[in-house]
Amino acid sequence: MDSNNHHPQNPNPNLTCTYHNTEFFDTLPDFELSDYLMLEDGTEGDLSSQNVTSSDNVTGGSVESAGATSTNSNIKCRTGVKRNKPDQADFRVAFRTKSELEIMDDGFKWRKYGKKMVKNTPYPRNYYKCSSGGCNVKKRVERDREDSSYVITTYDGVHNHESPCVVYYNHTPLMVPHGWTLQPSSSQSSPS
DNA sequence: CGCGTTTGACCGGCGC
DNA sequence: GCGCCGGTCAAACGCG
Repeated sequence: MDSNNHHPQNPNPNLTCTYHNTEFFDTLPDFELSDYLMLEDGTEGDLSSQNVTSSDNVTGGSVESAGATSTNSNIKCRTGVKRNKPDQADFRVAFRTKSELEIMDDGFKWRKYGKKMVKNTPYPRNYYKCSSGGCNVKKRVERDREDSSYVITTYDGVHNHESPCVVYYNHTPLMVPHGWTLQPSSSQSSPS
């Protein structure tokens, strides 16, 4: 990887991301993130306008994601819970990020295990696994076919370990092992 | 030499 | 039942 240059400080004073557990998502019983990310005809085009829970707050907060050296990355966070098979993680979160780079280093170490061309999308989808032993968190990275300047990163599962390099947003660890809740700051950093 | 990436093959789920 | 498609595996390869 070429993007292990982590940012020790808060890379984005305009964005507060606080992660708790999935209780947050229980308030969104009908919100299936995967549905939103499913690039279906006539729906994916509304991605930006349908960013119901967080986009209004998050969008506009330019973020230089850890490792992503893009100087103008506008991140749009889509969060939700996906009920999977019992033996699978029941947690899924996705970010739609405006970036030229597909590599979104979030502080964890990922190993690429697959690449696939998906239907109706001119761009390949890349599959990554957390390379930490015992951690079976996966993520998919693909370009938004509607706007190739956006990268959609989907995380499956929850890390069972601390990040090798915890990224802090407003004094709050970006990655917490037991689930995330997104609390974007709409205007400025407002430490509690 | 070890680790990560690449890539074609394989498998399972789902829709018709 | 069959075919399509998304997801995963694993061997080969490349790089540090």
